[in-house]
Amino acid sequence: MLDIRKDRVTSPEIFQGVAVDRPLDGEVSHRLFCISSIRSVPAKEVVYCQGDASDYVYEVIEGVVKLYMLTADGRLQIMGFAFPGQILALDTDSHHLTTAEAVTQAKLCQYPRAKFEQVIDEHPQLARQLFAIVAQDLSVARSQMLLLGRKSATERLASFLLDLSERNATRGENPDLIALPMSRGDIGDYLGLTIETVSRTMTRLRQLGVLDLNQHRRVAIRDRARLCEMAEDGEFSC
Amino acid sequence: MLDIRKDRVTSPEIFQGVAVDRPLDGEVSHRLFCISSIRSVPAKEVVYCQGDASDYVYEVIEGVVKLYMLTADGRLQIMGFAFPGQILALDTDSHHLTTAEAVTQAKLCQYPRAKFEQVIDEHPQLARQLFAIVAQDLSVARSQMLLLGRKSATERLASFLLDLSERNATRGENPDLIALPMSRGDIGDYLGLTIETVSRTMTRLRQLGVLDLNQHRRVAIRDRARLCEMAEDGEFSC
DNA sequence: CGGTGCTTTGAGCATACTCAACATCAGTGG
DNA sequence: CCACTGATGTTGAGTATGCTCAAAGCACCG
Repeated sequence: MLDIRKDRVTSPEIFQGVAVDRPLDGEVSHRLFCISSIRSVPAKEVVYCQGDASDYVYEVIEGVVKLYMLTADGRLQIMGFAFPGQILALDTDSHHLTTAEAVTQAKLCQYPRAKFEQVIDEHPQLARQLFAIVAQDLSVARSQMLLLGRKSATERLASFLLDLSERNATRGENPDLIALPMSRGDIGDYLGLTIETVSRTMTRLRQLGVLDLNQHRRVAIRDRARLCEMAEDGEFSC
Repeated sequence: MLDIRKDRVTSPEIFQGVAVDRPLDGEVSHRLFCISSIRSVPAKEVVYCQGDASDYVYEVIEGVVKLYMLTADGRLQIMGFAFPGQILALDTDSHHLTTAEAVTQAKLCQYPRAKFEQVIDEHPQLARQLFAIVAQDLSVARSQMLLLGRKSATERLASFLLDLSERNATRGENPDLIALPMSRGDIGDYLGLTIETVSRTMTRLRQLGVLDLNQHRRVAIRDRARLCEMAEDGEFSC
């Protein structure tokens, strides 16, 4: 456990996730390190649950975590997939609104909420960064609302794949060969579709020559221009 | 214009909107007042547009404003309706992600972004409040994602009406008599439905004795228990 | 190998959409 | 005050997209 945390000291990535444009200064980083601990979670285990007291803030170090909400009768909607660098449970509410569940084996860094808030109070710069992170999350959520409310199955899947492709590009990986850590069921629960519709739509995109689906849980983009057209999320101007 | 702004000084509501639990201290409030100006907007006029430079932060003083995004081919999804007290355009991004358009005649208070950010820098307390506001907006957006991805037309409409009812209750108004400042079309664009489906579903709820629809743009709840069942947003616990 | 879980494919169906007509309301000017 | 007009809302018929239920194909893992 301690060894793992020592590893982290050498990694400058902590709290510099996707949404943060400026790195934290050493002092804040050190304070956060001091209150942190590591939690390893096997695939399919719940990190925290909708309705639980919100005792910790988390950061994903390794693996993929899905955030979802359930209706009373058990229907499920995934709000997003959190990749390494992303912060979870930043809602200021005392109880979690979503459930967080590991999609793959995952490693998280957890910060006790009370101490975390102390650090915020002592370092206003941190409050601004958190503000920026949550504002970014809000933008993503709203784009997803457009997708869920107004896009066809094909458009949803195309948008999703281009999202993952862009994430690959950002991380210096091949943007045309996408790893899918999540199941077809997860993709459906994220896109507001059933597993069958996801599967059928993937097949159709393969038949159209837009995708290659030869490898397990991997998708290759063969015709990016076509996929972009299908996603229909071109910018609009008044 | 100045008269209007003087009115505001007597109103303690500025920057104490729904999402903020603690009021600002007088110093911050005064600084914000000094950089603010009032903007009156007739119904159906755009306040700012998706893609525009994000030059101001706004607060709704009077009326109702809708926030929406458009696809390239013109389909529209409303992200939310902003009532008095709500803050708009808090995204840190340099360009607006959504369009804001007045649903009714509206009055807004606008803060130039550059000066607004100066005030944030000088008053860390404000950064925390903004963080809380955006975190609350994120919770609302995620609940709406569940609605858009997984609920039936009836469930969507029931949830929407109960939302408005609760807003009424919070403001000390009759929770069983709901004013609808927005058109059926707006409701459809918010719930990811067509105008016809909204109208039909309303009619069905009237036929079932759940609603009264006698008055123009007003809905009376006759059977709240039934409406709550239909909304299906009972809390879940693991 | 034989299981278990994941994925694909098929057939039939339901919900919500499209297109179209009509009703109602608010505002305007005679 | 009433008739006109354009916008908003309701209702109907037919359709399409995506869902449900069911079965078969694969891949991973003991």
